[in-house]
Amino acid sequence: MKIESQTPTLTLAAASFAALGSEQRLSVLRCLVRAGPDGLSIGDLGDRTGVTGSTLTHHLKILSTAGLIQQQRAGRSIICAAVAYAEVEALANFLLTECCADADPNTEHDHG
Amino acid sequence: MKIESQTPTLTLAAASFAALGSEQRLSVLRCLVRAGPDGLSIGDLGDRTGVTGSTLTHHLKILSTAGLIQQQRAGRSIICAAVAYAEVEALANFLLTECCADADPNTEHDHG
DNA sequence: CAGTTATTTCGACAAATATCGAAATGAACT
DNA sequence: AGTTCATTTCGATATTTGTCGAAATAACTG
Repeated sequence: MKIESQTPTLTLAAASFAALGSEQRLSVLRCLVRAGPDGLSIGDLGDRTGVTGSTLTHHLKILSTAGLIQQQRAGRSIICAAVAYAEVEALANFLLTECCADADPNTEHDHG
Repeated sequence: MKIESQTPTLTLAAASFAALGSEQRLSVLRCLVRAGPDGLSIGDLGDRTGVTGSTLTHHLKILSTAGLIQQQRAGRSIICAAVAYAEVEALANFLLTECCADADPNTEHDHG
């Protein structure tokens, strides 16, 4: 049984952090960050990381959902590019700022 | 079967991000960040988050291992305090800097 | 339309993680 | 030493995640 989430923000942040919390995904992301704005195709990514296609799809979806990468079709390939810079700064800010807001953790009555 | 990790840094970073990648842990961390340097006992944390003792111990261990919190005994309680500020900045830097280093992803011969 | 290449979906399964309650441990107080 | 309070360990179980290969889909090429 899943417990209801307290705040949407917290849920999103957790998902983003979780997306980064895998060595394979981090490795993929590194390739993309290094590749710069031109990005890499999924096939290339597979070659560099040694990860199978289907597994790669899986990880890429997670990174994409977290807003850490973007994908777009180019011919029969799909090109992935990192957008992690802004994202990670936002996540850091989340912890540093949002967490420090002077709200009372007890009074968490879903003020959405 | 576990694949050998490429770089120790990547492994550590992934573990740290993974530690943040849980709504419950993020919630706990938020309490601690808000509580400031004085921190909170594990019991208090349980009251505020509604998480059972044993589960809390589990999460706290993960946060602690990741260097996001510190624990120390005070009487019969254990006081936890966040040290996330520096940690998160370091993690952000990791992605922004380390990942952008001009190394060739294929030539992963453990440089440092 | 048939063929080729790139990616995704679909099961299936292994491994890791989350969760709980009960019992065990550790620390303080009497 | 015995009692009480705070935390941890243990064992059990449910859920999630990671992984793969094979088949399905999508996009170009002729």
